[in-house]
Amino acid sequence: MPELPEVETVAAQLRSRVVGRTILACRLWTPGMVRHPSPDAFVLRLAGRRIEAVTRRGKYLLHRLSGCGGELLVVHLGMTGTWTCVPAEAPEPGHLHLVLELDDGCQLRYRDTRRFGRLLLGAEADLLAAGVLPRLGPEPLDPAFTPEALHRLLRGRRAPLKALLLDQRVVAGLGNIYADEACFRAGLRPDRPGGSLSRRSAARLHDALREVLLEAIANGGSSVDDYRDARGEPGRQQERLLVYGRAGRPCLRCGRRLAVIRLAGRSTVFCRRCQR
DNA sequence: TTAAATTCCTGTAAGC
DNA sequence: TGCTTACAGGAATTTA
Repeated sequence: MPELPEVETVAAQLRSRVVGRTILACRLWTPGMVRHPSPDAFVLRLAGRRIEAVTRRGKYLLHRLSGCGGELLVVHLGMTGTWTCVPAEAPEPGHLHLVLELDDGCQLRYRDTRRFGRLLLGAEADLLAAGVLPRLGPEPLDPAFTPEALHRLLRGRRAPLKALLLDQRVVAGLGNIYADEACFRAGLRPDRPGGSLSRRSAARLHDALREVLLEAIANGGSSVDDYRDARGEPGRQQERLLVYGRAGRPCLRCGRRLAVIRLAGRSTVFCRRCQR
């Protein structure tokens, strides 16, 4: 599923392919995917706009559009969403919800089997005010995200560490894969209270988070479900995951069977020996 | 205020 | 073989 590294990969690829392109037409098959504004307004307002920039915030893809004071087309991929740029003549896959026709003969296509994704259009302030774009926590790769900052975010919290890492208001961009991977690399049990981390442990977690995210970006993200990048290609980081998806198999560090528990409604894999 | 549970959705895999 | 059921999970919503 797309988390920060996967969304970063898509944003970087789209930047070189769609910035400067104008949207000629817009076809929307599934109105329910559009959370703001109304589906009709969404379709009408996209046609004729030029894409000025493509960026990422947390797991959100942001496309800054010409006119109307820098409105954003916002795409969240949910679990199974893909946002690809392909030639218009490429065969159309199933579960296609939105197609934007560009002025160079290519199409931006939103496909999503489980429909957990969402599409938004509007000025950032309006999306925040409407409550359709949440107020996100810090970017874990931002220089301002220091070990001390992470320690402050966790201090006093009694929820399990993993639950806090998954909370986008605490830190933006983490999902089930990289939360588990970071806890393992930091040697920290995901079910211990977030507030129980010492300054030193928080620093280990901070370094593990940055390390695993940067490594995943370098490898084009993880394709464990049906994640594909903007070209339709899978990532390579899934081959390097140490705990996610490996429940019951031996720990790659000590050989003990990896445990699986449920935290914050998600299956959580960790090593009872290596993580304390 | 915080934490936990519930809901949405459909392909896949396990079980009978 | 074919059917039913459980499961996967991001985030909004509801409940405690």
